[in-house]
Amino acid sequence: MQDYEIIFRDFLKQKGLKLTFPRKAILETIFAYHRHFDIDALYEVIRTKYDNVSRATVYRTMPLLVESGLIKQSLRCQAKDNYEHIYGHRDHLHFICEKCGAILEVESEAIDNVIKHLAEENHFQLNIFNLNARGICKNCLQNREL
Amino acid sequence: MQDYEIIFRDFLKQKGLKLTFPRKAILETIFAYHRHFDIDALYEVIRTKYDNVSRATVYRTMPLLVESGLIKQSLRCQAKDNYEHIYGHRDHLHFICEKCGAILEVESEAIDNVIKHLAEENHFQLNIFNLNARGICKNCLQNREL
DNA sequence: GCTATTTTGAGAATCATTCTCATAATCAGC
DNA sequence: GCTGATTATGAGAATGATTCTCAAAATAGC
Repeated sequence: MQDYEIIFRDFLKQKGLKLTFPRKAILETIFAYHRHFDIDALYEVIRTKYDNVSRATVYRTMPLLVESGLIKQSLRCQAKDNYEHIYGHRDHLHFICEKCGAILEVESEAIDNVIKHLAEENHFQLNIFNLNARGICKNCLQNREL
Repeated sequence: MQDYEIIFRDFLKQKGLKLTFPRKAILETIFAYHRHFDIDALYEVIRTKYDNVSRATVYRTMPLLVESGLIKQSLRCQAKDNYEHIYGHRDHLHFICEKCGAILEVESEAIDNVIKHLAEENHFQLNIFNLNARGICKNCLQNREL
């Protein structure tokens, strides 16, 4: 059993809930994928591998996964909530191109530290943060010059 | 005429659009208010002051205001997009309490600088950023101890 | 195996947001 | 201040992501 499965199972047990087949299928599918995703895309992938996992169950499982600390809600894109792993991934920020929609992921210890520091200053117990920056990406800047 | 009105008028003119009465009403209402807001709340306030400004027009005007640089989309709260001023306000980040929903706004030059630096490093032309941190606020931490 | 509880799938319901379209306001040029 | 071309508007319908409902199925503890 994978680490994340153990984490999720323990989290569920502690809440009196069960690691059922659909929940396992959702978890596996999410951790087999390594970028942010929206629920509809996730649902489509799940359908190709497992029968009879309903969209409703996928929607229902997401908050549990978030609460367990395995994933987090990240950016919102095309009117859809996107999620991404936390477990096994460092915190990172997103540079989102307003021209082409490209999303660049950047890790930065400096940001981590500044935010932690600010949280402490404000007596805030930091759990997770999201940093999304918008602008124009390198490619679009270059193409514009043509 | 207020600065923001001039900015908006010029922006619209440059796009061949007009600063109409409903657009002016929306702009005034937004700048009379000094925190982030969602469109429904905005619409309700507008209704108390002006007749005949439709919800559709409010929705239609928001992207224009964003594009003009006067406001930006900030956090998403209770399934609603929230907006906030940019004009006349420093960039700031949000500490959102997962217990009570309180939102603490914090300004930080350090964050600004780190992000600018990272953008440069990645040849990304930074336009605007949103930083939302989640956790437990000071009050809820204290109350928990009781 | 039995029972109480938790889950589930399917589709209906909700609700923020966007679209449609016929009518109204606007501006430039006269 | 009128005219025509263009842009805006309000009202309500349409869309689409997300949530809810409910009867049936899986589960864990006994």
